Amino acid sequence: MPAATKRPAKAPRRAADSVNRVYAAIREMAVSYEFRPEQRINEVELAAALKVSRTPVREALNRLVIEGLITLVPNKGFFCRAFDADEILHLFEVRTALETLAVRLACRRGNAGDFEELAAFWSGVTARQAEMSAEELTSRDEEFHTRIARLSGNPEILRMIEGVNARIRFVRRIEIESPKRRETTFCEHLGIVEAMKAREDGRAETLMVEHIAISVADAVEAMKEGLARIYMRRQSA
Amino acid sequence: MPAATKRPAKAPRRAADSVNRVYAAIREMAVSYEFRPEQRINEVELAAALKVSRTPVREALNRLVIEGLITLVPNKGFFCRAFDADEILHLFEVRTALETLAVRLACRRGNAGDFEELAAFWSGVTARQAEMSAEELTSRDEEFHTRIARLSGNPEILRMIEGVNARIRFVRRIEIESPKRRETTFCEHLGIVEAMKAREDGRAETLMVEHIAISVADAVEAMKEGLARIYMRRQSA
DNA sequence: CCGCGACCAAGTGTGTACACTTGAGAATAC
DNA sequence: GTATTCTCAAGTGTACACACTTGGTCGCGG
Repeated sequence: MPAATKRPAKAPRRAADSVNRVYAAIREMAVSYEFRPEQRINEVELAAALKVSRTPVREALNRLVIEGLITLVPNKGFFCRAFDADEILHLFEVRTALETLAVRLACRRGNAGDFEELAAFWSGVTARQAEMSAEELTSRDEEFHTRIARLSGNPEILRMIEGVNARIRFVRRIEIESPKRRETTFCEHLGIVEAMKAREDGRAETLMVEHIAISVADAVEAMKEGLARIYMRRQSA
Repeated sequence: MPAATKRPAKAPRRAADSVNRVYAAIREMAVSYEFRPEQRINEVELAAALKVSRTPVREALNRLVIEGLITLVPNKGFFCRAFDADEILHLFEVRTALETLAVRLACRRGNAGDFEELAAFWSGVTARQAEMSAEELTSRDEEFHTRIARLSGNPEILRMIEGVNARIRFVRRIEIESPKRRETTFCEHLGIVEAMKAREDGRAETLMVEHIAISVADAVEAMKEGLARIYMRRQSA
């Protein structure tokens, strides 16, 4: 029976699982700095925009506070995280450690098929690179790394890497616009996969460290550009 | 003027910052498995026990979901995390990576005074060890590690280590009851501090890895004991 | 004895009401 | 002109109301 047993016509007044939808929506906004840094987030407006009441909005915002994407000042409200260069550099440090661990474990625990699949995935991305937006490429790049994290067999690593990625995505998204950076990314990923296939975990680690280090080097420039974009883009409604 | 301008006698009906209090309280319960694994958490009861309404309770629980201390099943409610041996082992893996990074950075960035202070702190703990409960010793042990994390100069590392520690505290608390384990902990911490003082970051890292590896070795036994305690302790009201 | 459906209690998910806080601007005193 | 206080609107923090979901129990029919 396809539901509709008691109230055939009447749409359910209680939306199913609003919090998760709202959480995902606000998270996306916070990740991409659709709120300006330090800007107060108006719960009423946000709730109206998402067509729910303040309750699920506040629950979602509370989650984001723990993730570090939003801050909460008692009696003042929720605020967009600051745009903090140090914080981003600190996150890159953490990311290096986590990705290093991930690739090492993946080397040891993955099977040959997993590595083939990873290689195939990245070849596919490389092949279609011309037609990909920076947006999409960022997403694929991130996926490459999360796939490795998944091969590590340790869900906690995956979870943490995803958390870090969300917070630095804005910067990486800008980085990857540079054609030079794009090129090196393709190469470096390929190298990492090769090392994994050969089960040379030490080499894979080293390559990963270098891969991220190069990224950090560009990050400062990307941050400048990022600030400009946040503050210079037209404020939509 | 000491407040009380408008409503002199009337106590404020709106408690200040309930969410944080409630969050801290529930977090403590979750960390120490005062809820049995997989047990449904009754919001109404919990709210009554904490003398607040369901609203701040739910906001706090939503935070804990993100921290991995609580799970949420839509339309069923919040549940205590499962007691999952794999998860704990995975957290130890992550912990190793984070603590290794922390100690390396601390070695490089801390100044001599910081290391002296750390050493003094740990000597103090060692001196008072006879009079310390396992509870308190766990807390000091954790503090030793978070102090190093703080010396790393990277607040994100600190944050993550604290998150991991909260989730494995229950097991480490049991581990540390063993007199043998206590002894080795004192020694190993001392060794780490010495390496830090000498600015030998490589050695400090190695010692840290070993320190945690030894801990993991005991963790499985501690988990068995932990399960027994959770399920055999008298359920208070 | 066993399925099957209606009913019911417990409890979650969300909307809403309202007290309180905060910050800004006006009015007043100096 | 400047500092201080008053007032008020905007908006948060929490309690509460109520519809809906879920899981169990009872009764009925096979």
